[in-house]
Amino acid sequence: MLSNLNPSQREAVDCRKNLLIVAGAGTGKTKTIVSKICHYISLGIVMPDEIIATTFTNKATQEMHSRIKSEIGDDVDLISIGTFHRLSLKIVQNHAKLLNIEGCNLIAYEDQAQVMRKVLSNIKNKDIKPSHALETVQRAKEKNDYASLNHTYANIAYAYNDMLREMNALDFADLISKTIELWRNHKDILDHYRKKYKLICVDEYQDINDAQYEWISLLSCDDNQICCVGDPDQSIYSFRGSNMSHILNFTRDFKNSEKIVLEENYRSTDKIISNSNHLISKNKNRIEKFLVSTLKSDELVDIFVGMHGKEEAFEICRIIAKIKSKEEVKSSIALLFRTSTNMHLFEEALLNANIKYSIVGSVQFMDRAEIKDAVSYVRFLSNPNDFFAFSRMIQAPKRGIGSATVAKISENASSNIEDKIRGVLDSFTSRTKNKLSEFLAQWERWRSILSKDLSDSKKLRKIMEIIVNESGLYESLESDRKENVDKWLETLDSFEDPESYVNHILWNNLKADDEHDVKLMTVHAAKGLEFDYVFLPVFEDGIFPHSRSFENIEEERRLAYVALTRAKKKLFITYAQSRVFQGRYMNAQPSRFIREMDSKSLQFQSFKHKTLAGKKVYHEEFGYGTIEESGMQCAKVCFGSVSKVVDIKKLVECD
DNA sequence: GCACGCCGGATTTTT
DNA sequence: TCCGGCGTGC
Repeated sequence: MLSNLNPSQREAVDCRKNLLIVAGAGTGKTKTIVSKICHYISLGIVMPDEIIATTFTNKATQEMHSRIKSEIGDDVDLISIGTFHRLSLKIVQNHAKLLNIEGCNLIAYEDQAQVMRKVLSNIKNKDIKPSHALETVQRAKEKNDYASLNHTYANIAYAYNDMLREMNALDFADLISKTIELWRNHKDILDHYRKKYKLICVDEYQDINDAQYEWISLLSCDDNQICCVGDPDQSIYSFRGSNMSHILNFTRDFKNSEKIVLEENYRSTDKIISNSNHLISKNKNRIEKFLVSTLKSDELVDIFVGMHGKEEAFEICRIIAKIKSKEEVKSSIALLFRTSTNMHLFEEALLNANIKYSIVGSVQFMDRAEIKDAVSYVRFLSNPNDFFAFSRMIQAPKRGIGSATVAKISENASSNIEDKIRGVLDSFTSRTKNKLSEFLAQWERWRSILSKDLSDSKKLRKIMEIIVNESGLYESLESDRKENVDKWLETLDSFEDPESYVNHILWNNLKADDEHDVKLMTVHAAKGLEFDYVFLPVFEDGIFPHSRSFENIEEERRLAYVALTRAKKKLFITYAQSRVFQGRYMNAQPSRFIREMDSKSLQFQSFKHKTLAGKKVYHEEFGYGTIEESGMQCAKVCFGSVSKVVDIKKLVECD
């Protein structure tokens, strides 16, 4: 196992102190941590159940789990691997009584916003947006620090927490803070966990927040070992509470500790790495390191300039088609964006060019209104106390029961919603009363079908097909929305009951895409991934770096660094001189980051193919002009005293 | 209760 | 330009 490690990786595996592994992009970070865990187990230094390992996402959990499994087999299941939240959930559940928590109902993200909306309307505050309030409160909860809030927000935070408590619900941040509360107030329980876990591993240490730091600090003691892995140059989540000062201060924070830096990159060519090094070296707040690529290549990093965004998209498609037409059908190709709103244009172009693509990340499918509606039925089947699910479901499709009726129902004290309805039934007008009774009867019938087919492995799908039709939801939708619901029904096949499905969507993102598809995603979503060919479109100042982050330029630079280091074979950076932005034409400037790259590894290209420069043309709107530059789609034309970039199809040639 | 139209805003988002 | 929230009027 150790034979295919390089010297620094091996040193990290052999180190018996508290350890920080600073692992640059593509330096075998996961390999090292997995080797360390397996090595410890094989030497008998720790038993599998004496290890706790935290990851950043559920996907990363699966990845670590499967890599350890391939080394040590089923013993992997004895190791506590998971995200902070999932591990905390287990701990909180184990000590629910002590924490005064009845059941541990996790609240879904969109319901948090709903709660916040209610809080704000209760205190009659119309100036603060719910999303903003939620963000602020969330940050404070993640820091475990309400003192940083001003008076108004502190009140909002307390009211929000009160309402969650009333609902018997926990949000994600609560999972962490409840665990901390437990450990702080009950030394015996903390000691139990400190003794239990001899080795604590933390992945993505550069992106932990203050609460998570406290969680780790409490668990770490003289009798156990902590091993954190991360890369301060890839800290890109400060907007949601990540605090990279923890990784910078590691050796100060943890006694008897060491730092090992991995700098040998096995992913990208030397040109890509030298470019990335150049860029990131402009940051001041970092741990100095210099990646060295093990792959020599003559291929430079290409920078393409388009006249217009449309041309940029069109030309990227041409390059992709060219790559695919060579023997490289199996190559992985990705377009990485600073903002997801920029993807549209490129989606369209890929569609036109007949290139298969998929959008990765943001749960767009699950975010669609009709899917949320359908899911709300499953949620209500799974939890008869889930008021949010109920209130969404009862109003989709429209049944003549609206928000006023729902609000009245919510006031009934009973926690079971069917009881709630029955309790207030008589206070409604006969019209509403009839509609509600009708619904109750229908719901009881659906529930009984569900409990009848105990042995059917596809019963969730079956019952949802019945519900979607009988409720009238399906009928109420337009045809493309119907198709979405059809697709969604297919995804239910692998679930037996509503509970397992609800559990699944809470912890996993549904993603099914072809691995040969061209991938479109944000740079954030691409963290941890790698592709043979990477395109960075819309590499323009104001977009990347984003104008709203100019004051946090180092994080933008890290984000660009993450983007650059995703590429294995070849990197294309593209931008356009003008594009439609928020509904209007804008002139664009290339990203300042291009100037910060290694000019020796860069190659400036142009999309111009056949030049029409000098030709006299006529344009419907702007009149007569002379072409200055031309591309495949657009041309820069001088009309009198002004130059404009226009669609080539709109030009008529004249003599 | 609900449809419709106006207005404002438009970075990144997992757990 | 496009989407979602909110207010109005039936």
